[in-house]
Amino acid sequence: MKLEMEGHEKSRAKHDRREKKKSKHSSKDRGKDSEPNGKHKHSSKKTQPDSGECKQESGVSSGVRCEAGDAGMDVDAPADPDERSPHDRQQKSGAPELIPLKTQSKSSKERLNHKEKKELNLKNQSNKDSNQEPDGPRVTSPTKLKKRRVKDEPDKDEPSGKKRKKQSSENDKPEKSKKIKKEGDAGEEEKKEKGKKADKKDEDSDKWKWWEEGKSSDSQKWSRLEHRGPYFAPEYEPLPDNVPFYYDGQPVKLSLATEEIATFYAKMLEHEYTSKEAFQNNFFTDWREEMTKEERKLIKTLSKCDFSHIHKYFVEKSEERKNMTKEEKQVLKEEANRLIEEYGYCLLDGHREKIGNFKLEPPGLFRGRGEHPKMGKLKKRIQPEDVTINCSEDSKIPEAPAGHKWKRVVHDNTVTWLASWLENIHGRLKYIMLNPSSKLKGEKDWQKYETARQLKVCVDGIRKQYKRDWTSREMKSRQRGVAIYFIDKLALRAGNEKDDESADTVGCCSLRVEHITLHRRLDGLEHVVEFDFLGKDSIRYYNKVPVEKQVFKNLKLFIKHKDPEDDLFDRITTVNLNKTLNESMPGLTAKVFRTFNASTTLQDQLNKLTKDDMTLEEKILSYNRANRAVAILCNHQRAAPKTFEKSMQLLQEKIQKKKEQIEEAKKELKEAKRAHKEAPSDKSKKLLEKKEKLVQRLCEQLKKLQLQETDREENKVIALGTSKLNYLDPRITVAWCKKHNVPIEKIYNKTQRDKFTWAIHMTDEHFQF
DNA sequence: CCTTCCACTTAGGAAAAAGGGC
DNA sequence: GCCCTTTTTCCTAAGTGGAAGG
Repeated sequence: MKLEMEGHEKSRAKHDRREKKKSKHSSKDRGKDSEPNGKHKHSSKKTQPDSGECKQESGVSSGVRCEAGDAGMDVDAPADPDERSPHDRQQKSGAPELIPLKTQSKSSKERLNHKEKKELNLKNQSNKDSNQEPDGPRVTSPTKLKKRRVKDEPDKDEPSGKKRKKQSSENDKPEKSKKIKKEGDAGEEEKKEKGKKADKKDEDSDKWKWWEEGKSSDSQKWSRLEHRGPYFAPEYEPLPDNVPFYYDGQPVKLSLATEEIATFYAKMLEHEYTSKEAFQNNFFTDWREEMTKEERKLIKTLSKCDFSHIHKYFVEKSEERKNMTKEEKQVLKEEANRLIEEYGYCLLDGHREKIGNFKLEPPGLFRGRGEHPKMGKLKKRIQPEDVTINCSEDSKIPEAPAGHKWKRVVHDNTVTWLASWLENIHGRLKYIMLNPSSKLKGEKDWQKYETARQLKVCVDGIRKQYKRDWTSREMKSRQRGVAIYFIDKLALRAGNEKDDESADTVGCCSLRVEHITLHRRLDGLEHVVEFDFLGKDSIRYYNKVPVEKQVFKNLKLFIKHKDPEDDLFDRITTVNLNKTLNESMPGLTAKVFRTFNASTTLQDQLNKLTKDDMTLEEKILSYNRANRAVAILCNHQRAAPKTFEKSMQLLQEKIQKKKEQIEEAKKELKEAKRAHKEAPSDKSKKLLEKKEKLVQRLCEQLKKLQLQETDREENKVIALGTSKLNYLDPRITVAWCKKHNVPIEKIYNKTQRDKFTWAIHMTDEHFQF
């Protein structure tokens, strides 16, 4: 059949590329394997039978795992290839037309000049977002208009009067939020803050409420940018003479550079990965490269190197640091604060904005995650001569450290970074950028959620489309249809192609045949696909999913005549997958599904789990459970805390004790009741009431503890932070908090509140994702 | 088209700080 | 106040996806 042949040919092609890689497939275990709860060793097919067990160990059982996009999915939707027609594209014409967010090029000729920018801001001044009719941070830039395709209706971009009105009223309305902010937040924390940073005035009036201004241009990120440049890592402090390095039993005095690298290794001695062959080899090779000729001549084998004294020295040093007096610690802290004051902020368009990572990464040994082929390589010290500075021409240009020069100083306002350098491990650029609380990051974040909300509007059509593709005559379309289905249903990542120089991890498009097992029937379910692969950060994804019959059939077809190392989706790449998605909805890419499904899941779960008569603690548990459902969907895992069992046991003991107390109190209560009945008096009545209250209080305490226990148990290997920070539209949370009278501080900590200030300010309880 | 480069978001673990029981 | 646990912050690796280059 044509269909199969096509697929197979291409599969070969991709396979050839892969051949080079093959050799390393033999062992891909996670670093933590040796721990009792470590994730299981993953490799090609052979090891798969035992993976079921490990799944349970890792705590993410398929039973718990959520699937997004399940609602309304009809199994085995009839799909006639001939019925595919252009109208598929148009079916979502009911949805609002979108600005082609991502079609814009940001080449220099398209940059806006200042004048244009000003006009833009004026024009958009009142074009704020609204909860009911949200369109997020929109762009109405002249460049956009030029670029817009014919099918876009110009009118849609204009700020509509309707919207404007609604917004202003909404921004006035949430009195409650203002109150909470004043009483809770401003009351305690900001006072503390003010104490520390004496020169900082009223935080509230000081803060830049950029979300109340019109959205600025996409291509031009700033008009003016000034900063102090990066902060360089402190210079190397040589070891004292009484800390020797031994080679082959003989003390050897190393040159400064060689010694520094030796200390990197010595500091890591306790870590399991220094025992890995790749780590040792990479380290030793790179180390020798930095040695003097004499040293290189002498030091030929790592196993003859004795770093133990150096190691001990650093252990002692850190011990010393721990035992410092309060005063000493205070001095250090003030020093750090001064540093932040000086280097930690920049001036962006007249506003002081926090920088995310103003400290340059110090030199050290690279440790990738998972089985990284480059683990142990030397990460070199960054010199000013490596650093490119980006700031505005009219700003005070940061000075390079004495005796040094910057690599370059540029004035590129189409990018958001303040400084960049080439990192030597992969030869890729790294950047100094702003903190998530900044306008630049916040606006982008807001826009991300708006794109996801647009997907909500047209997701039905897209789902219909990919189901139709399952029966397409073209292999490519079928593969794409199934791939998008996985991305939608399972929240898989796109899966760009990777080079051999990194750990072997995959996403949807890079899945290989060996990563799935098809079960015609499994545990009473039909058409089950068993996934087992390492995803980003070498986190294992293990899941058994029943799928539609047609998907199952297709998968069978895709793996036919392929080797385990061949790509499952050999006819597609993330590039053409995203291209297709973009045609369905401007701005749509694979990752939008993760955001969309995560946020949708949160909202649904919150609606389902929250009851009005719940106590505050119960509500918080509900929130955490909703959050957890998302984390499970997105496979956000963490290593079980080292002290998990112990702390769990402690908690259980506490609960037991509480129960005993309750028994005791109940006995006393009974006694009091009897006493009161026999000889009623004011005194006996009071005692009775007192005992009643005691029992009640204890019961409440018990419940609280039990809630805590549940929460902790369920959270053993689940990381909630990642989804909270990156996938869940903060407005859902803010609205929920307002609706159910939960102080936002109970859900978001300081950092999170800073990042989501925009959402906290603009959202009322009626917000719907 | 494919490859490479670039800019930016997303990620888990380690270190530091805060909280809470004694 | 001290010590241990828990939470927060810091750190930087590892993804995504657009655009340039060949």
